[in-house]
Amino acid sequence: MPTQTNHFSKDYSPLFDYFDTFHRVSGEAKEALAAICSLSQIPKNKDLQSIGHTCRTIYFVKKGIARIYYYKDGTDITESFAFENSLIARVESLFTGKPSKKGIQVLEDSEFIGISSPLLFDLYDQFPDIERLFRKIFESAYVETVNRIESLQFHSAEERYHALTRESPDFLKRIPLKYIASYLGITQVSLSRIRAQR
Amino acid sequence: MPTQTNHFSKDYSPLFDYFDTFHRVSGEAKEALAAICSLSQIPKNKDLQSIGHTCRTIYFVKKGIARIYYYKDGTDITESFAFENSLIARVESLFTGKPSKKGIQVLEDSEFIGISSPLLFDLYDQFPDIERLFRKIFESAYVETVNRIESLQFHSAEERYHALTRESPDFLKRIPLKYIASYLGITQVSLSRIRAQR
DNA sequence: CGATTCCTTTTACAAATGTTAAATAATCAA
DNA sequence: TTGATTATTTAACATTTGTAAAAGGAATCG
Repeated sequence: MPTQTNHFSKDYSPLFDYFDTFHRVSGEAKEALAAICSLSQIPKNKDLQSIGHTCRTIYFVKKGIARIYYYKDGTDITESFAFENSLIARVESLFTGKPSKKGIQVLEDSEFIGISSPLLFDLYDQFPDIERLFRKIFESAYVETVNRIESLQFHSAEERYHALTRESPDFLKRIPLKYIASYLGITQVSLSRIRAQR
Repeated sequence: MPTQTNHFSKDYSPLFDYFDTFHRVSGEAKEALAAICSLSQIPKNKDLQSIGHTCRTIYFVKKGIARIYYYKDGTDITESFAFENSLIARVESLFTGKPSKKGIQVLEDSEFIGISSPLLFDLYDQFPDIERLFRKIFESAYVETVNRIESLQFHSAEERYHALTRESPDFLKRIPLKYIASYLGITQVSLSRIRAQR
């Protein structure tokens, strides 16, 4: 079994491949980034980050699925999901420094690459290219969020469900329906009805 | 009537005050920013940017109100509003370079400071502080958008209406209800019912 | 001022979604 | 495997929201 002797360990390569799709940074910058990353394995159903704590780590999903969730009047609501090769973070806490009302839970046995956000923000001063990389990453996430508003604001639950089956069939294969229902903004019962099409 | 003899004209000061709340940049950077700004006055009900065109200008509202809107099955939907001292742009076009399905319409006689986005993005290379300034601005807008999802995803129309009257009474004073209804994700009739509380 | 247009409310009815509870189905652990 | 737990569906009924049409108000313009 190979030991991790340097920051260019193969373990981080999916993350750096992901970075490259947004903005290429120097080898020196990559080394600096790798130095603030760490691996973690989380078993199914456990929390990766718990409700009430401030977000200080941005996670890259190497394997598995995670969801951001919170409670509204005692009901569990899923805000979003993250599959392999994407980032997940509670941005409303990450960017404000306030404790988050949301948690991150893992839906399958999963592996993450965690990026320390305070250390990342420090790197911005040293490496403008790293700042640019994450600017682009979050701009892209912002655009996705704006598009999601459109979906929630004026598509019916049925339209949202069918869009999901069409665009992200993986969701239905790997995520329990109870989580998908609240993600779509409806109850489990309502989702069952839509699935039974009538 | 004073002529505009330099880029530090008082006309742009609300914008630069706004910038300062996010990140302070050098005098040189401010000069560079001012050079890519321009003023425009738009009369009530006119479009500031029309549907189908790619977003190449970020607008700061100096005076008045604007809304981003689009048509869904022939129905006019308001995605968002911008009041004085805030920025407005169709980010899904701004950051992707694709034509926008949305337009920006002005709801009162209004004055804007337009910032050319291609020129702005060029300035990022020259002035990392300008890149940082806009990174922070859009991070903050991103957070607002995430919070809005929460509202649309699991608050009832009545809760959303009351949150609006509580947090943004200006909306009700200055914006026709027909626009507020679609912003809340409901019909005008439904909004009337909620207002009549029963 | 009057006429027109646009905005908002109201009414009646239809459709969608929520709530509660119970019945199945699937999963998990001993 | 069995039994227990969890997930999903179904049913019945309540509530919310949508649709279409009409009426009342407010604003605008000649």
